[in-house]
Amino acid sequence: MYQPAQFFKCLADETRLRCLLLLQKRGELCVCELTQALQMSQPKISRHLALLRTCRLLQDRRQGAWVYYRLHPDLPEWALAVLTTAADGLVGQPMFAEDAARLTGPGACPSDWVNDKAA
Amino acid sequence: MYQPAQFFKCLADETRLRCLLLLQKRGELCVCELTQALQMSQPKISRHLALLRTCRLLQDRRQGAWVYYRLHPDLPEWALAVLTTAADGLVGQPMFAEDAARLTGPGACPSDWVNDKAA
DNA sequence: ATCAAATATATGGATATACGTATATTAAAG
DNA sequence: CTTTAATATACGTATATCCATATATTTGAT
Repeated sequence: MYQPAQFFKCLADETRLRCLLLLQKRGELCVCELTQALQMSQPKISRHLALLRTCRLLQDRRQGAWVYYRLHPDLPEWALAVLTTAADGLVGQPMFAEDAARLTGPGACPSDWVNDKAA
Repeated sequence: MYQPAQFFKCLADETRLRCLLLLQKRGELCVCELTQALQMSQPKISRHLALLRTCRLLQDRRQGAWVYYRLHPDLPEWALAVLTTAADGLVGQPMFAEDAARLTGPGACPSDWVNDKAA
């Protein structure tokens, strides 16, 4: 996404913003982890992630049945800077803190199961 | 404006974004200066400024017939940080550089006239 | 009181967004 | 090849957004 206003339009929806901030902090998450963290329906999450992928804010990677999303490695520098600033500035706000908490909580999907097996 | 997504919605329109970035860099501008810098109709600029005022991103100050806008002094820290990061990161892009250039160019409204008189 | 400049608002219509529900796709397992 | 889990898309609808044009409003000057 090369038009700045278009970039901000991607952040202008609460669902997408929460996904992006989680991904900025956590690096990579699959759809079901985001669904659990935000407590929203799978189609809703998926639709917004698809939008972010189309706009080149996110990159996806399929691994078996799971699809992992991360910030797109080719994000323009200014866009990454804005995302980082936003994530740092908003990390204390209850809504985002709670999203992050639900991620580390029990049963938050495949990446946890791997840890369970390893433990 | 306290909802982060709502804040980004304010930046998600090219007209508003260009106004905000100019104001971040220049501190205070009147409507006719912005109209000239962005080369857009007065009602269009005014409508977007009103929106930004309603959302508490901007504060206005009337001085005679002119109304000056600036970033709202009570902006949350994270919001100001995002605006600053965006302005710094985008200042090199042609669109914003050209807006700034038209501002310092000839005949850009009252604040220039004051300078003319002083010179 | 009238005029002109600066700014604001109203109106109507075109377009875009977001959502819930239902359904399709893909991949691993049996 | 059927089943199940994870993810994606389609569809219809409600709502929001943006714009251009026309018209108000406010202010300072004559």
